[in-house]
Amino acid sequence: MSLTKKARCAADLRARILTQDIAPGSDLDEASLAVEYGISRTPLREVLHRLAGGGFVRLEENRSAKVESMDLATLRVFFQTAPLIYCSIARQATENRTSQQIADLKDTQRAFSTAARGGDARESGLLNHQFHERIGDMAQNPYLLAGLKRMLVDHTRLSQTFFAPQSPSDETRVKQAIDQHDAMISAIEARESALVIDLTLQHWDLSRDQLEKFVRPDPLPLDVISMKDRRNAV
Amino acid sequence: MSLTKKARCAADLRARILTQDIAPGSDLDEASLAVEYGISRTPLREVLHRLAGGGFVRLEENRSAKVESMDLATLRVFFQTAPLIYCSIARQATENRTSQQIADLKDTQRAFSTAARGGDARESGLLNHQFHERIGDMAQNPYLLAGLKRMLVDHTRLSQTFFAPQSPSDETRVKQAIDQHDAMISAIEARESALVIDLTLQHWDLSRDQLEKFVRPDPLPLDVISMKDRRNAV
DNA sequence: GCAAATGCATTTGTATACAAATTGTGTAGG
DNA sequence: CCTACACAATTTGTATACAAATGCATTTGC
Repeated sequence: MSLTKKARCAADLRARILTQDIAPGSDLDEASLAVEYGISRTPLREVLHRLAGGGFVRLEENRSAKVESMDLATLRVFFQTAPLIYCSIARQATENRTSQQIADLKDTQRAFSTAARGGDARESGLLNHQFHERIGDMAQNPYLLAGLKRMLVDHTRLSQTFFAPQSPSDETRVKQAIDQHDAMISAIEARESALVIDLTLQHWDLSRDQLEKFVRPDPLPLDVISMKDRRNAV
Repeated sequence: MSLTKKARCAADLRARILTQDIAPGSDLDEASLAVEYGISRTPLREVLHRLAGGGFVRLEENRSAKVESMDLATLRVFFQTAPLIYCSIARQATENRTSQQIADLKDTQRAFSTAARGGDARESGLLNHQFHERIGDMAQNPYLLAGLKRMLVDHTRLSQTFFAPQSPSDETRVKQAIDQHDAMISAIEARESALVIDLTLQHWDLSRDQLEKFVRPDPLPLDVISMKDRRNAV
């Protein structure tokens, strides 16, 4: 059915934006996308409007849709706001989660764990996104959820490097992230709010450290010889 | 131009939803709305998608667009989350506001004050909405702003009775709200974060008390005679 | 030679016609 | 009399054709 085609289009564009396969700030041409997904411009435009509602793209009058950009101001606010949103969501998720939602979360975590251990960076990123989105759904709070979803868009885009380990210490961090997810599931299931918040902050710290390294990487070595000693010393 | 027609359509639907002129949960018929606003269904549908992005309406596949409902669960979460969102926004607005934004806020407050003193309930509600939305814009925080906007949709709809004073004490509360707005402007302009947060909480308390009276009004008198003594004793 | 303006090409916005899906109604069968 | 099925009517979804706006290049005037 064509309904499936539209949904596939929306899901694919979403994934391509989250994985930075389509870069922040890119122009999205309606005509070519419509051809690419085998639908006409009318439903494609509706897809773009929905993506705009979710903070994926920005629409302007008589201008092509642009993938939401990530400038310095965005990053600053992102780091500033993340702990508040994540912890508020985590607390309410713990209070309001249903057993069905716990089961769904475990499914996502299983898939995530497999992808992350297998070094599938793209899939890991998307499944990590889904993991946190599902915790968001548990909170049953549409006001915080709106902010969380926008936050996750940027977070997933920023952490594209996270699940593509470059060094043994990177691999350790990925394993840490997986373990933290497991711990969060247990704590949410046991309804231990304080513990969940603590774990959420730890998880954020891990991610933040990695993000900061991405934003501000180690400087290039001043002389070529020293590279022997410094390589992969991240 | 037809561009104006589409914008007018969006603005009018928005206002009608905020004033409960279109009740929560209502079905929106595309064909009749398109005729009403003199546009075809295609741009009307895009308007609906944009309203969906802002938390005004809910779209389902092959179902008519529905005005976002306000059930008991919504109210519960609303009261739970409002202080957090409002105070977080207020703090950042104080830190990040520009002088242009202060000027705009004062414009809105002037118009609001006039409408509220004049007893224009509909206009007061919409301008009060604009007032708080402008504080939201000042915060320059897209993550919190998304949640704030959804919150304001519900807040404005709930507080429809607030600016239609039924008793002298109601009028006092309206005047209080106006004064609190003025105090908030001064504090934001002076960048006094702590004071702004305090004023924001006071403003919320005032509104919350009124909302609770609306949600749980005084019970009907048990006998007719006693009405003489009880009327307007809100 | 440079600035402004005009015309063309490309892209976005809108209307309309048609296809698909849902809802309501009527009828046949039990 | 109630249920179930089928058909009709209404409503939503999609495609296409056309109108309007934007960007770019060339040209024209100073």
